[in-house]
Amino acid sequence: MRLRFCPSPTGVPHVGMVRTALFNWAYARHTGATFVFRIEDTDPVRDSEESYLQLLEALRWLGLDWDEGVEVGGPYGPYRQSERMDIYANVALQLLEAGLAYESFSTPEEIEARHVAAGRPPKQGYDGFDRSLTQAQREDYLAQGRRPVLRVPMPDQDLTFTDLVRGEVTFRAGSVPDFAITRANGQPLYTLTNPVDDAVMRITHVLRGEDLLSSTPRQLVLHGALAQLGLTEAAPRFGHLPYVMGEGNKKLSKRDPQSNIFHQRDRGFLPEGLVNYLALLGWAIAPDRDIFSPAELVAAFEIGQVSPNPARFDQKKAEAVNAAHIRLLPVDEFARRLVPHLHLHALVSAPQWDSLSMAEQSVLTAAAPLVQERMALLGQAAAVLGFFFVPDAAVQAEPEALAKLAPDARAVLEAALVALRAVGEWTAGSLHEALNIALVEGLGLRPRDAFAPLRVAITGRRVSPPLFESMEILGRESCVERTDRLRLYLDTASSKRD
RNA sequence: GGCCCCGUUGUGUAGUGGUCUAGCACGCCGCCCUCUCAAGGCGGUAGCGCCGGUUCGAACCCGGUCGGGGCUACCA
Repeated sequence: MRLRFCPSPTGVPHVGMVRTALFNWAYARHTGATFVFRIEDTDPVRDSEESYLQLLEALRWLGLDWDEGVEVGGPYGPYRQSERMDIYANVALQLLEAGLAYESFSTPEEIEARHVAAGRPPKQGYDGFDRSLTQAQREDYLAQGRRPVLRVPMPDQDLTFTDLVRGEVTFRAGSVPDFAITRANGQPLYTLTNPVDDAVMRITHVLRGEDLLSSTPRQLVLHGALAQLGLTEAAPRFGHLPYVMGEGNKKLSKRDPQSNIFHQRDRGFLPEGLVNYLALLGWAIAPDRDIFSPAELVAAFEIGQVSPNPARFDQKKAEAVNAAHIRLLPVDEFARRLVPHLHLHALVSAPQWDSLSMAEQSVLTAAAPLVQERMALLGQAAAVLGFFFVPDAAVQAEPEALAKLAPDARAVLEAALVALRAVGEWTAGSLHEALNIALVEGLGLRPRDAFAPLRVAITGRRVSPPLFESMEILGRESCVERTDRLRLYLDTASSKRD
């Protein structure tokens, strides 16, 4: 078996495209098939090198490796269609000479005019007019300076094939017009290059988006023609994957930031988290389980199990799946993955764990377990852990946190300061105990009220990692300083009010 | 218009004639746990588009209907 993923390098990689790559990859790895990565860059107007590079980056980030194709080579290269133009030109010529394709001179206007003249609706597609041109007519057109496109004639019979995900699909005879395989300037079109490469690269199974379902009868016909030329033995089997939908009932738009794979990565998706979620769009590993690793996906993936109906991309569910994967990470690995996101906000000195200072490494090592089960996205690192890495003087209490402080907060901080200076062993346990005695018992406060001002002082927020553990990591000096600063701030704020 | 695809709670799915008074997950709501928030535990909310047929029996089979989507390029 040989599978392939063959995107066009246009725009930024999006989730629909990645889902297609993923299912091809999973199917190939599950069956032991060869997975080919080919680039269909036959449209110079839309294709870009930048987009090509992004495609590579996206697949590599997700861990979707390929056996043959761009970058890695293989026996059927080159794997960029822009480098295979002579192949297509040659096949086009063979098709023409064998009578399996014909020259078509009709302009869209002429086709439409003929439909109207015959009393048909104008937008019917090509009418087959040039199929039966005489030699004289052809020479006449050529003499006028017209250059033909090549078309492949569709047989006048129903076309049936068994779709890997949808079962038997039949297209009615006459419903698909003869289709162009080259431009008038001789350049090949997707309709030619895609089947030719699938044939010549010996692709046996094609998994692609549902939007290509209706082009399948044309490709079947072309594969038949290629077989007559001896270029292939049989058409591949096709499976059409359901759409990934966005809001409403529309395909997830490429312009929607949600669909941008790098946007999701930068928000803090783990590749395995995103892979897991995307696999859930149209497939299920088991009735009662939906968190799994890429390896488990590969072990279980069956194309026949894929659902034919469109799935909506649900950001909340995606993040919940990602959160589950974050929790599954060994804690030191979790800490490492946090680094780039912290660095992005200038909270640590380097984007890589290994380049961090000893102090940074030890704080992160201690803090990571505190937040691992509180994060759904790595991108939350700055907000959740920022206070560990910021100088005491730079801790800014959020306005909202300040506003919700009880009137006696100043007194609470005062009492806390005394306790913090006096506490013997600077550990979470002793801190909890000492502050409990000082604030809960001493001031008669409920625990939640007692610790809120302190939390704001230390972290700047009302919501934070566990307080006492965080204080242990920060150390006495920092905690005293931060507590004192908030106390002072409240002093001046209240004296201003007076 | 023509052709094609799709139709189970808000979302994704399980379900292939009886074990379905429809399972799981996310979401949402509540409770427990608790220094906050999570995580975890417990409970709740909500669904087979509709109409016929086949059958002792239908979410599952058939027909129709309605709804949604795609294609209909000298784009891919």
